[in-house]
Amino acid sequence: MNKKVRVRFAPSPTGGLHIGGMRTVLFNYLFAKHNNGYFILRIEDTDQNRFVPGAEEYIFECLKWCGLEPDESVMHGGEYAPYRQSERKEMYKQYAEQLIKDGKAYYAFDTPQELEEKRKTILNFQYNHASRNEMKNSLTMSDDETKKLLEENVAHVIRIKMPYDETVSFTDMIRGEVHFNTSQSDDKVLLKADGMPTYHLAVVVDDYLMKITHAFRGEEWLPSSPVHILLWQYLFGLENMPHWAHLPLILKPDGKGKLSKRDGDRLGFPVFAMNWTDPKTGELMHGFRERGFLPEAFINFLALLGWNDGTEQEIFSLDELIEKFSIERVHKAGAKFDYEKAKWFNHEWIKRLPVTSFQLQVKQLLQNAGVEINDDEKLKTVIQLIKDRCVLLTDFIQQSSFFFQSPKEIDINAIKPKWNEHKKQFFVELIRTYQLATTWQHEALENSFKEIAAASQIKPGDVLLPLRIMLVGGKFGPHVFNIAEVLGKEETINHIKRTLQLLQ
RNA sequence: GGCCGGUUCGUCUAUCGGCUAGGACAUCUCCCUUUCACGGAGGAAAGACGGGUUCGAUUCCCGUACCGGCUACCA
Repeated sequence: MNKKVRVRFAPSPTGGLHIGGMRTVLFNYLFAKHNNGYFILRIEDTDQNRFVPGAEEYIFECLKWCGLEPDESVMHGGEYAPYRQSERKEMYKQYAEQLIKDGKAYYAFDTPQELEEKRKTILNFQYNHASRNEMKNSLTMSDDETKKLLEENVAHVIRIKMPYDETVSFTDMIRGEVHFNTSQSDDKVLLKADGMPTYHLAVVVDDYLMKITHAFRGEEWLPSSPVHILLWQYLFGLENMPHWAHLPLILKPDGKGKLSKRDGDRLGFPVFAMNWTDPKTGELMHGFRERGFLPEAFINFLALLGWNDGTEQEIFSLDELIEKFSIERVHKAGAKFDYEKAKWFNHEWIKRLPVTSFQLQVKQLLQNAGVEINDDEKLKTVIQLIKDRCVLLTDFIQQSSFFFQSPKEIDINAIKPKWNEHKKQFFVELIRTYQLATTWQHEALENSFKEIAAASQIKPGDVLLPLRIMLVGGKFGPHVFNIAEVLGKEETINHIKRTLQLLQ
């Protein structure tokens, strides 16, 4: 029983990866690494109508950004290749035919149009134990008839023959014992007319061939699990079946239902890991990365959405998550996604991560915003100074631009109403003093500021805000004298002079 | 409709029968701060409902209600 743990994440490349999918990746990854096992990424591209160019590359980039690299995949290789189901097409057929031989499946020749007709005329029509005797399939036709149609290459599918009134049970690692009556499920298509397997056949065959030991997927798969269990029983034996765990869904923050791609735009937060542009519609879906999230924070809040380690700890690094994760502690109930809490995680990570770990991203952000950075040491000092007040990486733009270029706009109206000659004289005196300064360091700057204020009988508070506006352009930023220190003597004095002129 | 799953503060959650029901986000008050944050102190805020079982149920069982998922030659 010392089988190496092998788990897989099996997305279909039909679009961007949203947080539900990313959390499934995360839980797979954490479980694999916690157990010293392997994490496999398999591309489930069995629906050729839904193929979206670029989606596959996008998936890999998301995983890379989060640091959740697969051990085996289309990109990483591995001994169970190919890892793309479209390239495994021929493998599935033999298993479908095996099932027919064993009487567990049958050929069905009903056309999509005929089925559609049925569904239109009969409410809740199901292709199942009750109706299959009236349909066009190898169960209702003679062997010769079937053989003839097959030889004539008449379009057909292979369907599983669900047993009548039997109970299928299995133990879900999260939910415990689950039971289903086989009559409830319809006769699912296993092999489509184009020769491609459906999900149902493909998962079972590939999980077997790839020696998957634990299969995690979203709760929406629970109702079709009896089909998969049966397939395991018929094809490979229940004793070889992976342990299942159906993960709770991530729900919309407002109202009802599982979180969908559209909810982001509607509610003003990202639902994708990274920006995703639909190649057909050209529509852009926003991602957490571009919104200014750190991968550490992204992973952290994803992990806590439905899982906790039983203590009150909330901030976990990837390594800690790997160490502490257990699938049994995953919740049964779905969780509403809370963007405010997600931002809090990001803030926490910005505060505790060393500046160097995200300095490059901030630099890029600033440069994209048109702020030229040519002094990395200064940037480091600035980030250190302002990181406590930045929730998202993008907040660094507003909070730090003025350190590198003169503010484009000075909120002069915040000074004007209370401006007078007396205050002006104060600043003239301040300039004179600062010009004579031999050292340039915030305590000294603050001291002389206060001394001048006292000498000119002015309350420091009355001139502190004007000074701030002069240096940063608005009512924000860290302590004024810290700013002045970083800005340097020349810049600080220039800023004061310039604003004094504006106030004339 | 049928089947399956779920149900603790507004939100994420702790509790493996003893609860004055704990924490976090958000919110409110105060302190710190002559900007905004950070930080600190405190407040308000929950066991869907009804039956059992038990000395004792948030915890176990049953029913009801509500929420969600599935019900395609999509995954």
